[in-house]
Formats: sequence, structure tokens, C-alpha cells
Amino acid sequence: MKRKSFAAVTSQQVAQLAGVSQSAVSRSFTPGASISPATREKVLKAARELGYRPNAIARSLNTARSRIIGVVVSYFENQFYPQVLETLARKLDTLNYHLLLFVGDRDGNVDRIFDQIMQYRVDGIVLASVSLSLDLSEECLAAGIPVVLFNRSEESGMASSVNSNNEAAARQIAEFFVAAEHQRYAYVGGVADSSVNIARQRGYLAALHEHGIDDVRVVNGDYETQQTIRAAYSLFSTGPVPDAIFVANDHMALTVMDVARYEFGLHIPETLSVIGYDDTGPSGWPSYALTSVSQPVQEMVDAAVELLMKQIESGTIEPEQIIVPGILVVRHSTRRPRNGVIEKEGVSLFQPQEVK
Amino acid sequence: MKRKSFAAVTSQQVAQLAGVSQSAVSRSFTPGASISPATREKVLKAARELGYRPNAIARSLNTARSRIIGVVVSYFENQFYPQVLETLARKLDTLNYHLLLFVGDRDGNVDRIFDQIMQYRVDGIVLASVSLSLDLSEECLAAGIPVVLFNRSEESGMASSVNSNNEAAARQIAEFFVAAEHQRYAYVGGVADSSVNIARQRGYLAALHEHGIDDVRVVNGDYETQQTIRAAYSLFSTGPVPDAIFVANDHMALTVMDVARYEFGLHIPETLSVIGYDDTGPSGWPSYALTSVSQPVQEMVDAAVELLMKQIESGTIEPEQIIVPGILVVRHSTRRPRNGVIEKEGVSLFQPQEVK
DNA sequence: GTGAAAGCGCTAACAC
DNA sequence: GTGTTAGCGCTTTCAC
Repeated sequence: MKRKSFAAVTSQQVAQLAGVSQSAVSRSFTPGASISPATREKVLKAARELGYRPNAIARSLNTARSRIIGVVVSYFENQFYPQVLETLARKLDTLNYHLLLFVGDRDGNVDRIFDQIMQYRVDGIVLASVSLSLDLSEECLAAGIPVVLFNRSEESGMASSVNSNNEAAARQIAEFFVAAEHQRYAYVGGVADSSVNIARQRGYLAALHEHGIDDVRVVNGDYETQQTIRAAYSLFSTGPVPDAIFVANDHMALTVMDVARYEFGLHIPETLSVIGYDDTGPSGWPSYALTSVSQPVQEMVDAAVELLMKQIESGTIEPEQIIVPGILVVRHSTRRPRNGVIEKEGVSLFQPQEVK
Repeated sequence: MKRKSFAAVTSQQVAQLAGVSQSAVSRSFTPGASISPATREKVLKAARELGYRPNAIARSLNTARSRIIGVVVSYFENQFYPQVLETLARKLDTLNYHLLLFVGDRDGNVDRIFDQIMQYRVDGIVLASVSLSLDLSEECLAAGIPVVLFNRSEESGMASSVNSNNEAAARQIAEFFVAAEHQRYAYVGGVADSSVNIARQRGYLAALHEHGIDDVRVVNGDYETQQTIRAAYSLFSTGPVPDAIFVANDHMALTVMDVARYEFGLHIPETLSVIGYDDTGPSGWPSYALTSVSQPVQEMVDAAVELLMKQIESGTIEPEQIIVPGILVVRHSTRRPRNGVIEKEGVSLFQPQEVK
């Protein structure tokens, strides 16, 4: 089984076989181009015979559109992102766009891979859990390449972003804990200066403050398992054990639950309530049944792609910040408040009467 | 904030600014090309000033090498695949290749997206948990595009593949169960005709058979959560409850554990031992502590990429089937045999004396 | 070592 | 509706 690789079939060869010009072939494969059904048939027949497929690379070169979206993800352990990736790939596929995947550094910086992305002349960029330096934002803007930050935002407003309402949802988490009459509050954060962490922490602390609660222990898990384990240890081994912990995302929250149960023998939710953020796969598994804010992946992806498409088609970049509401899904990792939890389509949600 | 998108900088513009020919610019960006350091400096300076980046699309067009590898994944819920994807993307990046991601259909068929892949003139294809029809295999072979099946194989031998030693590992699982004196055996399979499922089931049943055990209940979870739940129900609600279950992958095994514990109140491992395959993230979490065959993702990815590179560089396709050994990692979802479990670098492995 | 020139496979005016 | 032609931005001979 040995064979030299052959050059692929070109439109020229198809044209020859079909007895038409090369441009007729091109037109036969361009939706909406002016070509007679008869010619088109001849061309398609010849193409089929030769196994011809238009060369997307060549097309890209003179349309100046690659139909490729560069996507950077740096946090695969958090199931939320694979889910985003899958949804995004499917969505782009329906629009006949394609997804060039890059893996970001651990620290969530893209500068190193930015060159690579730009060399492929992508039509747009999605950064999931990754930030873009100001320089690069400017460069994209100058180059006319739309960028969407996914689950992250930046202050400059030079790039678009799609997020859930982190701060409001975090406030609701605080309200939930308070309604269930918890006493000792804690927060396990992610990378301290990530926009999402900042918003969630701020909302949580602010709402607690409004209830006169200012003694909140804050530790940091850095979105990373080992660090989260350390954070959880410090939380449980010194001082009074908290009975209400909001963890900045589910991935860390599950780790916190495991440490609480298996290292410290704590009972959830009897002595300790835990809430996460993302509502991703394992959170719904009965072993965890984690109360969590559900980020609507499909809506967020749709919004991101729509933003991208609008900017690509118009050739104009007008950054927009989109906020999609998340919902607090109540499961069994938390003590329940007497009021405010409602049942809807088989899941329990927290919706207190008074809207903030 | 509104700006028209501008055409990107071209090598022609850089040449003009540097006062050299356009080909000098090209050579400056081609490693190993014959160019004097002086000229190169001038060019790089001009390039920096203009923010020039070589256009990979244009380059691809006349080198007939896209430096893009098409990757198809269809099973994101199984953490194993995101992990593979991340590892693969990092590996390709170090070789200056790029990853065009496609999502396969639920049924693991790629025919629909095959056109898309081929249009981008990828230099190679990785199919993870996805099969390729014979027609398409032939087409790739004819087009000189190397294909590697990852965690799947096919009989025709027209495509390369990388797998762990499914059958041998499955035999070892049987030996493990038998050594711990289990009585009632079961197997929860994946998609019935997937190569991996066939090999695992065959190895497991064959080894049990050699021990005189032929009464093994076989149900099917289809690699899919809902179906796995149904399979587990049927396993636990009719006939005597098995005390030894091998589940074809971890993703399904965790579901089986949850159903056993939370729907049927069964105790693991006291009344029931469960073993999975993949040893992916959640399996190591203390809530599950699933005994599982560890697939060495890094080695498997390295092997896949190496295969690809060899074929790309030689321009010759010689399919190879690579088998990477997996290791049975023993945790707490199983009763332990008296002998054969050894400790190594902090993990417990099963390595019976007699090698089969 | 360097520039001129051809051409990779295609799209998009432009005439007819 | 169709063929002719001129590029898209680059790499790669080929002379010099």
C-alpha cells in the first residue's frame, strides 16, 4: 500500500472535460452566479467524474475572506468550554464558516499565538476565557478583524463581549444564602483579575453587605484544581467552618465539595451549602447535585456568532457588550430557603419575589 | 468607534519601504532561504513598521501545503476527547501546524463534513471517535491526504490508527474481577459496531470464558447518557444484580455508578464493583474513584501526529496501526483482589504475575 | 545574494 | 449566459 500523492483536481481540468471555460466552472460552484442550468449540469457532471472540489484556499485569496474564525480556548478541564466549543463549531458550520482552534496559555494570554491567528487571515476571532492586550485589540480593530470575548470582558470597549450577568447572578446567590439563613459566608475565587471573577465577587460581597454581612472569608482557587484544593483546605482547617460558600465556577466548586466531604467529613448541605457557576455537565450528576448559575451556552454562542457576522458583513467594527441572563438552578448542595424556590419544567429555580 | 476595515499589509508594500524586491521580503520570512543578514534586517525593520505578517493563505496556495490538520470530534461530553483535543492542539502548535476543528454527527459519521475538510486542502486528518467510510478512505488515499483514526480502527487498513490495546486491557479487567472473586458479571457496551466497543467486549468475554464464566449480561449504553441510564436500569431491575460490571468507557461508567447508588441504593464497592475505560478527569474524583484503564493521551497524540508528519513529509501514505498500552488504575469502585495490585508513584495498578 | 517573471487555483470585472 | 483577462499575495525557478 504505497502511493505517491497526486495534485488535486483543478477547475481548469473540469472545464476542459466539460468543454466550457474555467470561469463557467467557478460560476457553477458559486451560489447565485449567472449560469445556465444546462452548463451547470455539464460542469457538475465533469466535476463528479474527476472528484473535483473547489479549493477554499484559492478562493480565500481573491475574495479576501477565509470563512475561518479563529477560536482560542485555554481551559479545557472546565467542561463549560468544551461545551462552548462544540456549540460554536456546530453553529459556525451551519453558516459555512470554519473553526481554527488555538489553545491559550495557562495564564490566559494570547499574545504568543496571535501571530499565528493573524497569518491565516481569519475573518473573526473568539476568545473564550482569554484576554487580549490593548495593543492587540487595537491591531485587530485596525486590521478590521472583529473580536468577541466570550465569558470575559475588558474595560477599554475595543472588543465585543458576551457574558452572563455575572454581578446580578452573584447577588442572587447571596440572596439565596441569606434567605436560607446561613451564618458564615465564604467565597472561593478564580484568577483574581479576570473580569468574570471580579464581577462575581463584587456582586456577592455587595449583596451580603446590604444584609449587614461583611465578615466574608475570601480565598482563591485560580480556576485550577491544585490551587482550589489548597484554598479549600485553608477554608476548612482554620477558624470556624463556613456554612455558605460561593465558588466562582463549577469546576472549582466540585473540588471544594470533594475536599469538604472526603478530607474534612463535612456534610453537604446539612452543615455546609455550596453554590457554583456555569451549570456544566457534572454539576447535575447526583453525586454532586450542585446548585449553580446556569450559563445558557447556546444563547451565548448565538450572540457571539451574530456579533461576528454582523461585523464581518458590514465590514465595520462596532464593539458591543452583550449580557445574557443566567438562572440559579437549585439542587441539593444547598439548604433551601423557605420561599423563593419555584419549580419549572422539572428543575428548581430561585426567583425571590422582590426583583432587585 | 467605527472604522472601515483596511486591506492587510502585503510583502510588496514592505519591499517598497525597504527598497528591495518583493522576493527578498519573501526570503526574509522563509527559514533557510538565501538572503544576506543585511537585507534581512532592512526587511524586518520595514515589516515591523508596517505591521506586516506573511499571508498564510497565499503561501499555502503555491506551496500546496496548508499546514492545517483537519480534526473531527463527535463526543465532547466524554472528557477524554476535550483532553485529546487540547493535547493535539498544543502538539500541532509546536510543529507550526494548525487545527481546523469539525464536529461529527452523533452517529460518528463524517461523510457530511468531509467536503468541507477537503475544500481547505488540509495536510492531514485526525478522526477522533469517528469512522470513515471506505469510499472516503480511498479518496483520501488517492488525494494523498494522510488520515489517522484516533481511538477507533477499521479493518480495511486504508487509514492509520492509534489505539490503546483495548482487547488486552479488557482481558485484564476480567482477570481483575475474577481475582477478586466476583460472581455475577455484566458488560455495558458503547455503540455496538464501533471498533473500540467490539474489542473491549471481545477481550472481556473471552477472558471470562477462559475462567468458565459464560453467563455475562450484556447491555448497551451507546456512549450516550440517557441510553446508559436505561441500560443500567435494566441491569439492576431484572434478575440478580451483577456484582462486577465493566462499562466500555468512563463517561458511561460514572452514569452507571450514579444509577446504582442513587436509584437502587447499591453500595460500591461492597455489593457491586464497576470498572471503566479512559481514566479521564472525573474518574479520579473522590466521589467516584473509578477503577479504570488509563489511556495515555499524550503518547497517543504524539503517535498520531508522528504518523501524520511522516506521511506528509514523505508524500507517501503507508497506513500503520499503532497500539499504545493502557494501564489498569485501581481505585475504590472495585473490591480488591488479594494479589496483583501494586503501588507505583502514588497510584495503584493491577499487574498480575502471570502475563497473558 | 538578488531581482524579474511565472504561476499556484480561483473570483470578478469586462466585453460580447 | 459565457469566455477572456487581470489579478489575489505569495514561493520559486531562473538569470545575473
